[in-house]
Amino acid sequence: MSTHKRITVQLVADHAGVSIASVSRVLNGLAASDEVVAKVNQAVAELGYVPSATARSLKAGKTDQIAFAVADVGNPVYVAMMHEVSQVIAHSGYRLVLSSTGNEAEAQLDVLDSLNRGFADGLLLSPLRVTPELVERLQTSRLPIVIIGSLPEGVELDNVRADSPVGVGLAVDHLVEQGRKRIAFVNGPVDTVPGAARLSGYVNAMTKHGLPLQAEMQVNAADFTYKDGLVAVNALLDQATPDAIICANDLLAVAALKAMTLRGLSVPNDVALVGMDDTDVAELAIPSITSVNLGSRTRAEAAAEMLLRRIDEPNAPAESVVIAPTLTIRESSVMQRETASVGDNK
Amino acid sequence: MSTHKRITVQLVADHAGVSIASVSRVLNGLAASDEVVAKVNQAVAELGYVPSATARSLKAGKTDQIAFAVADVGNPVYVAMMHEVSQVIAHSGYRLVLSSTGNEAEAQLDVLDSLNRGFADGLLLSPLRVTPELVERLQTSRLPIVIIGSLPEGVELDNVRADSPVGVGLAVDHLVEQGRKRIAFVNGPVDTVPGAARLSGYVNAMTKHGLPLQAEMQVNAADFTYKDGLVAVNALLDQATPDAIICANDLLAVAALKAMTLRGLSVPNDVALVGMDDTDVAELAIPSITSVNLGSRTRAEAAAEMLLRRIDEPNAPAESVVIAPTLTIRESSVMQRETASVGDNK
DNA sequence: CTGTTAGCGCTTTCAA
DNA sequence: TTGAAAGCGCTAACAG
Repeated sequence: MSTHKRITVQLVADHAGVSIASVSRVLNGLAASDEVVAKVNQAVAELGYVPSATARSLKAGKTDQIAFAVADVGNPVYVAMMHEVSQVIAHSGYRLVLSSTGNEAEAQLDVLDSLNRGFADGLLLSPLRVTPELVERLQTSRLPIVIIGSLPEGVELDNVRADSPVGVGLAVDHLVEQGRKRIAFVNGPVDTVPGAARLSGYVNAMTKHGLPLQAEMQVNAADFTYKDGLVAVNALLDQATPDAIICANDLLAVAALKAMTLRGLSVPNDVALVGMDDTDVAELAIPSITSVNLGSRTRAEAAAEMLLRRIDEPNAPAESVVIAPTLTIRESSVMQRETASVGDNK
Repeated sequence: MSTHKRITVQLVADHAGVSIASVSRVLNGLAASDEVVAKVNQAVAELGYVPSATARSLKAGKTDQIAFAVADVGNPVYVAMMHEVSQVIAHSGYRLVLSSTGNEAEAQLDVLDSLNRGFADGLLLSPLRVTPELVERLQTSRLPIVIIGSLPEGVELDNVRADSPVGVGLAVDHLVEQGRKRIAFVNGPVDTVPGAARLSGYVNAMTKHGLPLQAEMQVNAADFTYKDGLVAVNALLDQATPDAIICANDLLAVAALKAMTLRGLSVPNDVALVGMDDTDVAELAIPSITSVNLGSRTRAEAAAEMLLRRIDEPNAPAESVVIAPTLTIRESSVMQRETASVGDNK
């Protein structure tokens, strides 16, 4: 009917009339006489034997699992990364385990602890907030780890990161080129790694173009989410009249689009809009949103491969890879030629 | 520097000058003299000891992991479910392991195999295609399993499902009420469980209202994704002129919105649009999309709790819960009163 | 209160 | 080729 007793090699051996060693050999495709192979296979089938992964792991000292810890499974950029990672991982014979850490620094530590207990053979971590404690724990961890994202100067840990300041610069350059001058910036929390980096990119780029940095042209959403984005953008529009808005990620950009549309502001005619991460949502928004491509997919893939390498070679020196950003120009930032409407692409 | 030798209870015991049993007791908060507790704790700290989860699992016969297998991590409905599940699971002391099965039937079996080897103590599965083989394997599985979604008649497995035919009916009723008559249906693959159910709902509802069922008013996307949705919707619009479109999920609805906008069709004025699943993307689209709420969040939560119960009581009879759908009405299906544009909500 | 010991289920020498 | 036996690191009787 339902749950039976657990079936072990011992049971199979008894049933087949051979030793457990023979069962193990057959199971692992090692040398054995045809007769034994047949007997064991039959016993396995009859009993419905399934080897225990736990026992095997204990013996082997490895779990064949790789963990991917992200702050927010709801963020499309992580979803995209997940896809890439799972490709790479699957082809390597590991299973991928996803852990959602939330944006609490503490939760990240818990995940790390948990993994250090041996649930996985390696960890891909994309931390939102890098506290000194986290760095400390990361460095003393016995587990191979690759960080997706930036790390403080001098920290020796494998990592692959995007150059988001340059990315923001790309966005500013493009907007300036489009004749925009009053470029506002909607950021996420500035005490996060990406928040801080993107802010500095904005400041640098504005300065480079000789544009003024005004406090009322900058707002920070409480989190990198659509909901918090709405609040932030509305605050911005209440206090300023930008002719362009750069958002620190695509979710915030979609929120900006929504907020502006509700206010009767036209994008891109009244306000040009640029997001970051270049995820699906930028493509499917109406109008589609120009977005800074920070190479998330490339980064995820590179990180997964790096981790695999690290697992094979635990003592190699730490690597660090930087992926160059590009800009994907879409409708939201380029003034339309005509008031036309009907697209007629055969 | 880097990877050291694994530290075990034995090492800690030696270092502390006590027996391994005492170490184990201290670690698990069992009775021990203050002196021993102190010595052990110090040794643990000094050596940086971390207990091995694998060994503990082998001994305990459980892993404290629960697996959630979904077809496509990129689908917002699964993301929403994930959130709910992870809440419930986290509070119960289990870790959540996400497995992406892809839409291949075979991959689902692999996941099942893998899990049966003991990687998890329970499984939440939301299968897209329910093959006889899958049902067979599900039933003979030694692992507690709860299915999110419908199952063939007579299959005795815990499951919590939505009544999507009724859900589609809600959408049709609403559109008819709005004066729409030429209601088209954009489905996903009909050989999937949701695809089949939603189609039958459409057929029933149209018949009930005495509306004709026309072949050119029905298309099936190759998959429940945005990209495949674009293709399907364009095919539909090339061959028919509906005044309303129901899409089998929100991703398809967003694609429909995009395709129509590109053709200069106004939503909802020219064509009313209704999606299904009531996910975030329905809310953030412009215009926001009316969507059938199939209670995904509720289902996920109920399923997680059911699984927890099942793990505690493996031999209780199979349960089956049905969540009633509701309709979340938004802009995409209700004709605007005025041609107005500027929203002026204080 | 503490230590000794027997496994959990598996792989893998080591002999036969 | 095959079998006996020794653990992987941990917990839980069972004595002391």
